[in-house]
Amino acid sequence: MDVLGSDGEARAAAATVADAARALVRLWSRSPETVSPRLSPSQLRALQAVDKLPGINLTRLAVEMGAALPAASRLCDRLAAAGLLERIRAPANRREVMLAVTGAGLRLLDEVAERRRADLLEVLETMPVESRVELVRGLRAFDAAASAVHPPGRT
Amino acid sequence: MDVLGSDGEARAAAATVADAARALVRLWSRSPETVSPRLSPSQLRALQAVDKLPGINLTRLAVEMGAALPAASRLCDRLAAAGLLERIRAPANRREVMLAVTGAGLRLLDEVAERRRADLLEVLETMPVESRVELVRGLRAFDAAASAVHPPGRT
DNA sequence: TATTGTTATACTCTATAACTATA
DNA sequence: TATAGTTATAGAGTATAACAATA
Repeated sequence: MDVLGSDGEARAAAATVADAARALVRLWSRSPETVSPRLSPSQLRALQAVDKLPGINLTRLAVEMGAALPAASRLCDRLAAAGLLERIRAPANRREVMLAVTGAGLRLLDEVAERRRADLLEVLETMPVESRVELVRGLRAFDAAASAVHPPGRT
Repeated sequence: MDVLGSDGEARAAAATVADAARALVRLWSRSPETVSPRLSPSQLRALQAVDKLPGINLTRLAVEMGAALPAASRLCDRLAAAGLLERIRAPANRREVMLAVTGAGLRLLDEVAERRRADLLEVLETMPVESRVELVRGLRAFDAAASAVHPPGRT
């Protein structure tokens, strides 16, 4: 029983979302590919993590990214070589490295965000207003619910 | 003028979606990480492409994936070694290879889909019904609009 | 000669293990 | 000795170029 009760409705929604979210996920993932210099998904995630947590050290960055420390170190090597990130020796503790996004890095992050908005707009502006409003409200509610189910900082 | 007209509304929606879609994209991307054997995103995309287009050859698969031919060949090496994919010499043209998902490959794809639905359900069932309905309708409309803007088969 | 794949080489991302420097 | 990073090594994903096989 309850195949079509309130639980059934949620299950049906999960199946539909699993199918219909494809286009949104694909568009989202491809937006960064068009900005220059082109960063790998990992490089972009690292840059965004440092932007979100300025002064973060390498160990913490690795945890944030769910990656091993050497991987984070190499990523930062390349981001620094590209002039997007700075490694600063922490004055208080000379073992540590403080990471910071450079001006060029910030500009690149802005470009990615702008590209993403533009790619979304291209699709959204062809939708009926009501659908657009439903999408916005639905995504906001999903975002809030996801934050409650998977508290951030856990990763 | 038109800063808050119909164009402005669409722009605001794009900015909101760019922000609020994050949780959905993250959940979507992480679902495959929990199935066994764990496939890389590329391996999974290749397997899904072959599943969608049975009998596809390597050149076509590479085009579908937006990848170079040798990359597709190596991916298939590993998927075949894992028993998820079969390379079949095409009888009509002995240069070509016909690709097919094995039973184990199909089971793995089913597991990924099921995992995704379960991960979505975990969040969706904590949402108010109205929000869930809005999300479903909004995503369906976005999917339809995206198909019109970026016709499939184009990549 | 044109098409279909594979192999060779090189670079990035990732992991584990070994190492250096600092505390 | 414990902690923060780096370097060493190895496997996978990607690209271009060189090669082999078939048409």
